[in-house]
Amino acid sequence: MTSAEIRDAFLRFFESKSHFIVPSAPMVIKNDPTLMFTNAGMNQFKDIFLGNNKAEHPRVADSQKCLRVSGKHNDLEEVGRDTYHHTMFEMLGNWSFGDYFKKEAIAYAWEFLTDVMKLDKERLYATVFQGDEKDGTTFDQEAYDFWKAYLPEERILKGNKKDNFWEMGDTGPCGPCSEIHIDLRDDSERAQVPGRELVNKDNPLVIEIWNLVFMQYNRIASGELKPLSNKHVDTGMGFERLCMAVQNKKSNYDTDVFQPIIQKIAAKSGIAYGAHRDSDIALRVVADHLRAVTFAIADGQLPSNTGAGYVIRRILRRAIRYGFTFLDFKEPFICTLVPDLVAQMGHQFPELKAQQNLIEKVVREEEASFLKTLDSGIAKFENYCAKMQGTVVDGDFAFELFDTFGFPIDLTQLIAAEKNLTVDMEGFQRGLQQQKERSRKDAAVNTDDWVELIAQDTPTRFLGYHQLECECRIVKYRSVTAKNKTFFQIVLDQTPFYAESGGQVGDTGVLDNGSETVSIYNTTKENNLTIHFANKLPANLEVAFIAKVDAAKRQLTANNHSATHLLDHALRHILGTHVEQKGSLVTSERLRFDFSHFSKVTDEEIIQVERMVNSLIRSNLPLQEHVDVPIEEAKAKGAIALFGEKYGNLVRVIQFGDAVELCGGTHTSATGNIGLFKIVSEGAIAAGVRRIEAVTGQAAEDILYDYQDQIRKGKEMLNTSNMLQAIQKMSDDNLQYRHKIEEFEKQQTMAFCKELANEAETVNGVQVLKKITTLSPDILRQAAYTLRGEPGRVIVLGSVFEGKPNLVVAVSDDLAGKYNAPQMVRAAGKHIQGGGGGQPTLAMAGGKNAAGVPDAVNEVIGML
RNA sequence: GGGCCUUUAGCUCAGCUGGUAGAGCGCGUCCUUCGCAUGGACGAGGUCACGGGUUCGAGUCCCGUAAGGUCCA
Repeated sequence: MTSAEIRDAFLRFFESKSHFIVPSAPMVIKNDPTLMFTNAGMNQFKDIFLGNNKAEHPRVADSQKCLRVSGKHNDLEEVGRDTYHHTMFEMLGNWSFGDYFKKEAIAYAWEFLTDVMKLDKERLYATVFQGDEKDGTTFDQEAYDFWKAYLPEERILKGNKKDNFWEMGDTGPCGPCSEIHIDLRDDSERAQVPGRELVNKDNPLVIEIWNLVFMQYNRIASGELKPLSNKHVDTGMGFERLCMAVQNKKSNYDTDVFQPIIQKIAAKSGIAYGAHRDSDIALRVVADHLRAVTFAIADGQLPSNTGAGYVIRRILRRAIRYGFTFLDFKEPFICTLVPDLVAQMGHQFPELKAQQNLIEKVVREEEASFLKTLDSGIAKFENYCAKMQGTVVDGDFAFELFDTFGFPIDLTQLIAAEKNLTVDMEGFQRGLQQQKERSRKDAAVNTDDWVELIAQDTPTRFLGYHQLECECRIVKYRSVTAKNKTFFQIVLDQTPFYAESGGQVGDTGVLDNGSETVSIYNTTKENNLTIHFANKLPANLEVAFIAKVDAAKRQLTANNHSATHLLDHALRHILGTHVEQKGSLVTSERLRFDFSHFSKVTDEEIIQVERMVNSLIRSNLPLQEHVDVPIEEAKAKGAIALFGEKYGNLVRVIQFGDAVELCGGTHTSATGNIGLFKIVSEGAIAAGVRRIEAVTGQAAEDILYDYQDQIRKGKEMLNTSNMLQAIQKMSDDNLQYRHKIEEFEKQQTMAFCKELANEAETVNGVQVLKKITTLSPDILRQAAYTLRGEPGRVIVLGSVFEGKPNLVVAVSDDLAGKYNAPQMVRAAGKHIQGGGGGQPTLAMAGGKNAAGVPDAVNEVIGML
């Protein structure tokens, strides 16, 4: 079976068991502070497990794209070194939400693996949870008994909390799990060591392929387990591993999921897969990371230097580094592999095809910039090596190279080894540890458990599309402490407050219970909960409140959101339909719109866009809001949807004339409310991505008045009607004058030198040139510098320039050993109440007492 | 969000503890050549990111801002 057939068979099997097949959710997660990427199939159902949301279907199955790069599940540095870890992978899963439980879950899994996939029953093992005293959990006898129907007892193993108790985080739903392992070793090896001794022992051929999780507890912040009212099944089967088992390979990387890509890379590098250990690792790393990065960018996550974007950048850079070191790619190459991956997986994941251009461009730019970083890092390292002593590279230096210049530590080690040097890794780790502690300390957030006032298992009802205040009650609240500040998060049964989403900022306003008013300073969404932020809690929590949104601010925000839609529409019209939204920020003050486009938007194009948007505004198009539209119907209407955004089956469509978008935000009733639209900046934020910032209404008018004012004042200052010409002339003149002054000063200096040379006197066998003038310090210095070219000379110059005293002492080279200019100038400096210094042969001083200049000059002469 | 680094000629960068702003490439003119490549000479080109401060004097030291880089969360 090919991998595509295997995936298809899985979905068809569960469809036949009354499961509803859902598409993969985006790999990049929004609205969940605890998670950056989808790291398990269950993520998109988290709200159901948490009880924030009800399940639409009691039985569901899917293939979910996942990314595991950090946290407890994976370490990026391990991927590629072995033959079975991945960053991005597909997770096949089936779910029961309060429907079937352990018995059916085990039966389905067994039937699929043995009947449909025809895997050898003799090679399968199951594990069940043995219980944990500390948690007060017991041996999972139920699961054990169900397994006995299919497997002999010697192939049912007991597992501890680490392997057989699944938790998605420090808190939240969890439960015992039962894993299915398969022994893929040769018969001879199996005869020597029984498979049961190798289960969960990191043997690359005795592996877990399916984890059946039985959610029955909720872990709260105190660590205590509470039973869930609804029991759920959550299963996950690594698609790539299943392919390995079915296709009878020794590694995931040998299946048809990876081999086409690996062969392509091998061909490009000229190094065959299997040739060397290091190059094999590199081939696996590149193949794996290519997938992760491509899917992430398709889902809208561009490489950047913070958060999720930084993770993507790190993955990509790791691939570049392995290619650079072990496959000898010194030029961008990963971008050239994108078309191959798209050809292979594009029909399964259409988002890849749609975003191919952007992905290639972004990856190429990232590669080029990192190769540059490597270059400069290597130069820095060479420089260090040239100066260093001994054979150990200082840990602090290695850390600086890594921390400040992004130079990978293992590359430092590698290059050091080539020079027979070692790196002080302890020192490096120390630096890293310190940095981690600093960051952790800063990011420490202490979140208390929710205090529940009303039991409610549906999401907060949002009324804010059509009303700005409503009566409500507090469902639950909790306190959060970060950076020594405590604030409160409040969940209401219903609310007019719009929670930050889709780029639109959260509403602000107040909660009022008649006797007291609490100000709400932000509203966000977390796992489908609408959370209101307040600095204090009302004294009386269990009464009815009036929730009131700041209406003026909301209106301005709505205007800007609608303007954003018009901008998007205009950009697609004027620049082309390749324009895709890559990010957006809508506040009451301005709007920001990021979109894919491959070159600078010219000034002319900006004006065209502004004109089009303003024309749409003047048309005063009324808001047409369509709710509960089936998504396919909305798309057929031409509504713009975002890649990397998860939509339900029924969507909300916002339409102003021909500008149609899927959108959950709040909008203005007619475009005329927006007023003037003005773009204030355009620029690049990443390869192939541009950012436009704009303002509307009064804010836009203010900008025009400001421009007008500047021009008026400029004309007044220049006393001209043609300001540009006047500025040009002024600038030209300025340059000319500067040159004339320079020329003049040069002449003055020469004349001054000549005069001085004629007035030379001899003191103690030394030719002394002294003079008190009103020349600038620069001319004095220039003259002294010129005059000290003749041997046997000491030059002492004083001046009062612009009211300030100056002193210059210079000594010709042959007298340098005898007289020290800075010493003399400092000694003389006391007469002018100043200090000075310089080089041994030429020193300067300045001061405050102009009357002391003659004394100062005499002081120097007295020292000869 | 927290550290660290960078910002100097069109480009790539140097500038040590404050004391005359530099190199290479590129550009212009001239010489060398039948012509080109090359070589040589001369030259143009700088608000040292921005704003404060310390100092007689700041590219250099201190504080802040901005942009970019980088690591950590």
